Amino acid sequence: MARTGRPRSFDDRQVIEAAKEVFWQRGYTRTSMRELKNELGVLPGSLHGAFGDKHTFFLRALERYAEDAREAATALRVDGPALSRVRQFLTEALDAARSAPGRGCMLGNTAAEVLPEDEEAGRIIRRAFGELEAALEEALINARRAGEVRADVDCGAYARLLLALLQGLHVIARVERDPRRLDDAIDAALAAITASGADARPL
Amino acid sequence: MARTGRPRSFDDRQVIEAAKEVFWQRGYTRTSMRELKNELGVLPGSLHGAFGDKHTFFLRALERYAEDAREAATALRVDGPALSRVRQFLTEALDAARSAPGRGCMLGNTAAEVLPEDEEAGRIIRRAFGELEAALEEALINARRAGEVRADVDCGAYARLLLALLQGLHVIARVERDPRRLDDAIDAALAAITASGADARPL
DNA sequence: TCTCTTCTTGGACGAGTGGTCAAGAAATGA
DNA sequence: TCATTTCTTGACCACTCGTCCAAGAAGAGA
Repeated sequence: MARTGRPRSFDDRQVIEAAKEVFWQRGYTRTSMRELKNELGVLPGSLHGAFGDKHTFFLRALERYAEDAREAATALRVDGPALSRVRQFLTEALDAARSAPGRGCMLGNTAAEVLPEDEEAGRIIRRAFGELEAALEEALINARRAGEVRADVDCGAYARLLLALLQGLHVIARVERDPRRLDDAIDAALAAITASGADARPL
Repeated sequence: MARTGRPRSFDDRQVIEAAKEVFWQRGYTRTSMRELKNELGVLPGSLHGAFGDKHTFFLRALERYAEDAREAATALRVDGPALSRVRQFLTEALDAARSAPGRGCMLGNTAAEVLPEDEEAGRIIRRAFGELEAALEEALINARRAGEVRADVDCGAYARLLLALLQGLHVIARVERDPRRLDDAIDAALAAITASGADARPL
């Protein structure tokens, strides 16, 4: 069957990308379809025709965000001093949230807003968190093997700690006026497991 | 002027307490006045007469939650081995959230939901976070003085880390199926600063 | 050019929202 | 007992929400 009929007047990927930004900033419940219409320049009828209802549309945007996070985590896997990769990953993740007021992490925001009712969103978030945790653990293990991290550190538990720390910093960033205090917390987390003798970051 | 007229048919404190539970569980936006009416047994007219509009009512409930958190933090100030007090505080705070599905910390939930738009809520949250951080820092300093914590630990930065960790654990708890993994993260955070030779908790 | 198919447009719908208000009920003080 | 004051009751208002749909527009194929 040949595809025929009037073509889409917009690019699906661009629309999802724009919707991601709006949902990221305002959350699921507080974002109305009318708001999306204005921001995206697509009328509600077309939006429903192309992406289904609000919830499925939101899941697409959330999935897109999760892919971004997954991609950012690949930076943990490159060669080089593993501990500074971890620091850089955490700092950059925080900066992404600080680039606009009140965004935080869309995964954490969504978890706080709609879980545990929304099981589909839960699956996306659980998977993304799991991958981030695994990437962090792998980096920590490499760092320990290289002597950057003390030998007695439980890398699995500490990776979970770092993921939770990142999520918590996103929350605290909403009320914290001095951004440097957040970086200090990251430094403290890494300093606490740095092997004595390894190149510690100057305070 | 003597107070006269028909008396309240409900106790203000009890209503605020019940409203705190509902807002804690469901958040600000997703909780409707009708839901509160059903849950609290107070009709909308009376609710407005007694507490004003939804937003001021919510702030009362949030303030109430902040007082609870403040009270819980006083447990950090009692005498005894400071580090185990910290561990107990973090664990109990997490348990309070795990006692019901999808509650988390009302301060963090609210921060993620309505900040930075809602400045009044922001003030309440900022103050509560500040007090928790200060109480944690004080406990860490005591622990360091007692030799439980390594001398090179920056207690201020690490207190911030622990507060962020707690907030992050609340977020992650919404998707984590094995609760013990969260306790492991707390253990890892404290093990990382425990002075060698001090009584470390068995793994 | 004409038909077929798909997308766009924008108004409309029912449900649910926060908030209001007039009437009735219950207490006080004289 | 009665006037006064305050609280309760539940219907009601204007508004916003997500969603739907009939009519028109725009491309592809014959």
